[in-house]
Amino acid sequence: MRSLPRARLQGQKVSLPPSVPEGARRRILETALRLFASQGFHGTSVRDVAKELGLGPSALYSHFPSKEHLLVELVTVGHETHHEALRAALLEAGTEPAAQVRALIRAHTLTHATHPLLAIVVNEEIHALPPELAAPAVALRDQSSALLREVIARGVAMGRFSPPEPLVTAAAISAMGVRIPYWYEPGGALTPGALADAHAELALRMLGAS
Amino acid sequence: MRSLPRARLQGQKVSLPPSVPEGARRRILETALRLFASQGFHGTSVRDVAKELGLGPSALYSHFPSKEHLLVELVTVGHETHHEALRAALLEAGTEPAAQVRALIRAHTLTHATHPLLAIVVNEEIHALPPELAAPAVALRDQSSALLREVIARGVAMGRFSPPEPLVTAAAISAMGVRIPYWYEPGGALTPGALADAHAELALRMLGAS
DNA sequence: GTCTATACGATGATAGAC
DNA sequence: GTCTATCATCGTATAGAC
Repeated sequence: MRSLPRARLQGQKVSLPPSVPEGARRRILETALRLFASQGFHGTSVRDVAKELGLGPSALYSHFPSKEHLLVELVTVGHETHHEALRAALLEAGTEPAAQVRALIRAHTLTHATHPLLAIVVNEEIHALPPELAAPAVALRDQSSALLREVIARGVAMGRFSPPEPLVTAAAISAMGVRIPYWYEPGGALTPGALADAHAELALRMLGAS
Repeated sequence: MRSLPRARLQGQKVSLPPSVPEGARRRILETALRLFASQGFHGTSVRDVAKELGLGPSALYSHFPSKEHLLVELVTVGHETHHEALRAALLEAGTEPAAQVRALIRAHTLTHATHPLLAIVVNEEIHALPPELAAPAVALRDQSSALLREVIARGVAMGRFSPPEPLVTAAAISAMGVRIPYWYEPGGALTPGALADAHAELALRMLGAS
C-alpha cells in the first residue's frame, strides 16, 4: 500500500524558476520536484519519475547520471534562486535599515510563496545528499542568512532596531518565510504581495522598528 | 555510499518524553527516533534500527507490527506531548490575552527546544504515513494551532492586539517555534527558558501588544 | 523475546538493440 | 533517446527453532 501524503501539494502548479531551460531536462526536473515534494526523495523511485513522464526507467539515465543528481540540481537551483532574489532586493533598498529589512523579507516571502514545492524539497530533502554534493547549497544558504543578520546588526548599531536577542530574532524572522509552503494557499484572497507586506511589517515589529 | 546527513543531530541526547514507559519498546523507539531524525523515515531501514540495538532485523517485529508503526508511535507521542503542554500552560495563564499568548508561546518554544529530534520527525516524516494512520495526530495538531488562533482572536476582539492579518500572524508566531530544532544548540549560553522568553516577547510585539 | 534462515518484491543502475 | 532485458542489492516481512 502506498501512502497519499501531502496530498494538497499534488495539485499545485509546478513552477521551476525560468533559469532552468525548456527541454527534456526541465520536464524531468519538474516531475521529480513534484514527486520529491509529495513523497520525499527516498519515497520516490526512479520508476515513479519515469512512469509519470511516460518513459521507461532507463531513459532518465541519458539525462542524469543518477537519482541523486536530480536532487542536487533541484537543491542548487532553489538556493540560487533564493539567494539571487535577496541580493537583487538589497540592491534596490537604499541605506536605511528598515527599508533593507523590508526588501529582504519581501523577497524571502515571495520566493517561498511562489515556489512552495521547491522550498519544501530544498529544505527537507537536502539531508539525503552526501555532504560533498550538498556543500555548495549549504554555503549559499549560509550567505543568505548572513545577509539578514548583517542588516539587523547594522540597524542595532545605528540605534534603529531594538530586538530581544538579535540572533534569535533573525532566526525567527527567517522562520516565518520558511514555513509558508506548509499553510499558504496561493489561489486564495491573500495575494503573495499582501503576504510579503504582512511579513515585512511583522519583521519590523519584532525588531522594534516601527 | 551512505550519506552523512544532519550530522549535528546525531550528537543530541535523545529525549523521548517520560510518557513512554521504560523497557524494550522505549529503547527501540529512541533508536528509531534518532535514526529517523538524521536519515529520514524512508532513508532508515529496519536493519539499521536493529543493528543499532545489537539485534537481528526480525527481533523488532516482536514489539511492533511494522516499521510504519514505529513512526506512528513517535508521531502520536510527539503531538500528545506538545498539545498537553499547551493546554497545561493555558490553564495557568489567567484571562488576560497577553498572558495567555505568553504562556502558549513559552510552552510551544520549550517543547521544541527540549525535544528537537521528536519535533523534526513529527513535522517532516508524518507525510510518510497513510492518511488513516496520520489522522489522529493531524487532528491534535489542528487543535493545538486553533488554541493560538482563538487566543489571538479574543485579544483582537478585546482591543488588546492589533496584528496585521491575524491568521498570517498566528502562522508566523507558530513558525518561530517549529524551526527551533534546525538552529538552536541546547548546550550553549542561551537556555531554553531564555529562548522561550525571547519568543514570547517577539510574539507580543507581532501582535502589537506591548 | 530473540535468533537464524529465508521468501519475495522493489530498487538503482547497466548493457546492448533500435 | 528510448526501448527491453537483466543484474546485484536492498528492504520488509514471515516461519520456526531456542
